[in-house]
Amino acid sequence: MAVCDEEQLHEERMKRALAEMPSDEGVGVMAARFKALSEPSRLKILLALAGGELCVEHITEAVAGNQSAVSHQLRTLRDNRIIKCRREGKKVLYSVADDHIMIMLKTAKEHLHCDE
Amino acid sequence: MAVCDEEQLHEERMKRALAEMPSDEGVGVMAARFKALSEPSRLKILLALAGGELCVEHITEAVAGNQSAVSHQLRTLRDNRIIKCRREGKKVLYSVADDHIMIMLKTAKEHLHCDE
DNA sequence: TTATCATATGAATACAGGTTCATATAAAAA
DNA sequence: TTTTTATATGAACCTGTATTCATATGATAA
Repeated sequence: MAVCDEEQLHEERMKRALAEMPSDEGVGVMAARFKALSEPSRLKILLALAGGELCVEHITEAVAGNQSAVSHQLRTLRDNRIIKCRREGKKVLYSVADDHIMIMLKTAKEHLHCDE
Repeated sequence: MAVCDEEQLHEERMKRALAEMPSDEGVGVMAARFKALSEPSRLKILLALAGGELCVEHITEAVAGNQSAVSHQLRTLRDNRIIKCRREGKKVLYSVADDHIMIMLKTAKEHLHCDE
């Protein structure tokens, strides 16, 4: 009967879900990255960097934060490989690490816009 | 001179970043959604649901959690419009809310794979 | 109605993590 | 070398939030 088939379908889905689930470590890494994007302060930094490479001073201005806080936030983003940096003289220039991040930002923005 | 041009370029980027920055509220909503994905427990649920609709019982099995915890986690995901649900008799069936979420999950998984 | 199954919620505890302040490093200028 | 500019780091405080336990609600079956 139909109900039984559905029940069976769900059972199988559940088992497949279990089978295709990344390792605990993998899930942990993914979650850590999402967490890096989950704080308005850090997300703002990233949105600022979406336009191109910026030095810490300009980032600090763009997000209207203070130097120390921004530096800590940059570290978190760096540690999670969401941004990268290079030194040029006294300045350190930050930029978005790769296209995956850009896609996620773009997708999140789109999602935002279909809310209302 | 070159250095000056570069400096100017960065200034302009910074100003553009400032101009294109979503409202504080918008950034807040985006961040809240990322936060919903930022806990291994919740992310596992979502990865389980990526394969299709599941009831709470099956989700609980798939993530090896306990009923109450899973229910709280589902609420957080629901509140952030990351999943949706419908009732069918005694059971409540959950599924991923929309394609944006699927894209983000897929992108995050890919990002994971190019790590090593 | 009462009993049972499936899910949701509230309150309390416990821990993670963001911000601040003070200070350290690194590079260039004096 | 000493000073100044640009960025990074450590520790402490404090807020936010995930989990647990007990219980409530909602739906069906008896």
